[in-house]
Amino acid sequence: MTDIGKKKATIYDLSMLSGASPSTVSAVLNGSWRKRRIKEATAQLIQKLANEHGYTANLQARGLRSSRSGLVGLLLPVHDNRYFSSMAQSFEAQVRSRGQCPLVVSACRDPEEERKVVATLISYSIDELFIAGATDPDGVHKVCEKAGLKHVNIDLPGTLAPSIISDNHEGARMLTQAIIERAQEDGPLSPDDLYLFGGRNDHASHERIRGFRDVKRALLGADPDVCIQPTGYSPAMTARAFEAFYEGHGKLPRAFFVNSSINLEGLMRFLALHPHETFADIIVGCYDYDPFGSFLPFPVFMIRQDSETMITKGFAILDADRRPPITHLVRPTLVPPRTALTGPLDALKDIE
Amino acid sequence: MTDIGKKKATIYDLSMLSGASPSTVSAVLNGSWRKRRIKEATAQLIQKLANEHGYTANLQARGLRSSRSGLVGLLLPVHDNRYFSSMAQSFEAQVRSRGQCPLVVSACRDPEEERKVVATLISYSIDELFIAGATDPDGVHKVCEKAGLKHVNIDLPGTLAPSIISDNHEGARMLTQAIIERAQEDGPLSPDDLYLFGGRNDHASHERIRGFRDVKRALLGADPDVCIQPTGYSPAMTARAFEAFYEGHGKLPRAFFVNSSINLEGLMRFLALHPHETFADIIVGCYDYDPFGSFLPFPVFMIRQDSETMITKGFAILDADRRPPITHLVRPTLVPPRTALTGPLDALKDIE
DNA sequence: AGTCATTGCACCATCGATTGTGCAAAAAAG
DNA sequence: CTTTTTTGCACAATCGATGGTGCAATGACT
Repeated sequence: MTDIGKKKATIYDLSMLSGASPSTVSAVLNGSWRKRRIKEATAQLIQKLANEHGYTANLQARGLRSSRSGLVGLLLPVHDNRYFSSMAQSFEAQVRSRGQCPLVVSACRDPEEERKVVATLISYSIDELFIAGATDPDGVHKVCEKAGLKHVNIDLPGTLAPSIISDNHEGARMLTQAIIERAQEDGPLSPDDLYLFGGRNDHASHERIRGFRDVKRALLGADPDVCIQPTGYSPAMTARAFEAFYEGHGKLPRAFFVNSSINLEGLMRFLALHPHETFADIIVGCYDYDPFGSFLPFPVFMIRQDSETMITKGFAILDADRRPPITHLVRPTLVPPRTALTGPLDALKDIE
Repeated sequence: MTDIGKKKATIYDLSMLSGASPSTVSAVLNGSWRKRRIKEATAQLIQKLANEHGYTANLQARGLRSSRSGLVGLLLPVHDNRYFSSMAQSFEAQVRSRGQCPLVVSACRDPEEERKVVATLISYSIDELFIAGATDPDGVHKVCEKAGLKHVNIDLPGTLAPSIISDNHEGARMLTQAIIERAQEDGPLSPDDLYLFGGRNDHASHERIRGFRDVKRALLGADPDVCIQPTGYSPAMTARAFEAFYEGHGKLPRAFFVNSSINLEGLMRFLALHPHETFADIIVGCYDYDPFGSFLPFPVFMIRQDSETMITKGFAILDADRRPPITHLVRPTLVPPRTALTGPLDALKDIE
């Protein structure tokens, strides 16, 4: 309030004003003053001046000197998806509560872009990095390692760094079972009636497909390959797969498992082009939770991945002394159709 | 590749290796070497060495010296919402294409938190700031001004800095008209059949409510106050408002306008507690677009705000010499029910 | 050969904070 | 009234990059 629009106050300014040396000012303001045996009165004077002049430390200078920035990075495939944005939200809260500053960036599942983005983060001397859903976690790992940057993988595992991922196999089993049981309420379900769409050649997809096939075989007795349609992650490709099926069969499968909410958007694109009757009786499972997706005009079972716990575990691992490249599983939960879970949004400040 | 896990190379290391002075190395690596009349051969030698040793500039040091960081901030209320996460996605792309680094943070619509978060960003010497959906834009403005930080408001306007917002009045008119016309297909609509839920005491809500009332009065002849329910922004409060209406009337209004997709989540919470018949025939308008929200089991008209254009305009304003505190309107678009728009997700690298 | 312009680069202060070290003054001990 | 200990702080180097300034070497020109 005291200075109007001036340059920001530095420890040198406060040094002049207080008559103390810059190093004393620094010690007072960064809390190390007791250790440095600064008189209480001196400290208070300096703190008062700092408040009056709205002093805030220049974190670039601090970071340069101490080679720590207080920045913690989170690398996402995209922001624009409830799973990842909810992860960003949890991440932010936890980073803040540790007194650090979150830096959330996305790299569009492009391995080259992933490495470039991480290199940029490294240039800012970030202290730690969470790598979520990277296409090439090990490639990113190498970049981090060269820079001596602590990091963990979230959601998609790597082989070189510790990974914390959803228990995809178990989650897929729960989801598949739920779909089957629900579909059987409408009459017997043949193996040809149950498909899986989406996913690709990554660990998560493999495990989910494995879980799906296990349960399907156990409950329906067979598991033809044709029912597995790994369309990649894009909504466009997924929509094309639904379209192709529809053209071949004149309808959608009675029940199907969608690999992620991004793939589920592909289903929306299909739906937009077809009348309501086309999908009047389908049963859908989606490996991801989205509050609106849960209320679509057909039953949608969803899997809510526990990104909050993943982040928490991630920090625990980063804080540990040794960080062996082990994969930790976090159990997701099955969300029945028409369920509105509370989430980070409820942290919104509002007249409650 | 050459150094394994060592400390990062600096211009001093390259200076030793090349025999040139640190300032020459610096000039070569930051591109100012022609201006400094460095011999082409010298430059190439240094660049070769830099590549071999995987040199990347320490951006904290550069930022400290040049008092610019290359960071551009975006302050959001929350990540976990398609409107804001899509804004984050556009923002990121545009910041990257300008060769800067995006820094997206959220502040939970808490004015105190907003200022604190911005103060942190300022400590990192960010170059520019986009303030999106701030509860107290002018409070944030003051913090920015003291630090000499260029900034614009997005989505919610302030009086002290330039603002770029959705044309809320026009958007609300379009949306209201669409709801009414659709509802009238099912028979005559009385003014008591059309409600508005959500929003609060902010500029956007005012304008939307004004647009709603204008059109309602024009088309339905009346516009009773009781039909306006500004429940705040939280899903919980919005759900409570639906619940209250339902208790009083045994049903939901035939048609209603929901102020935002966050409020629409409140509707989901209500729906989860009630049988399907409760809302078999409702017509909903939501001032925000969400791809799954568009396919709910009743007609949902949505307004897609053009955050891409808002960000573009924001940069144009920041780049301008003068920045008068003017409010710029960006026209949103009406999205009919059952529409799957393409979006940032389509930038995902995938087998297309 | 002498003057002048140009080329090519090195030197050094600087950005703001951190931190190891040293030293005077005050307090305690003898 | 010394000697020792403790208190309280100042000094200066450092982190890595930037950019103004100065100066030697080379070439051009008279």
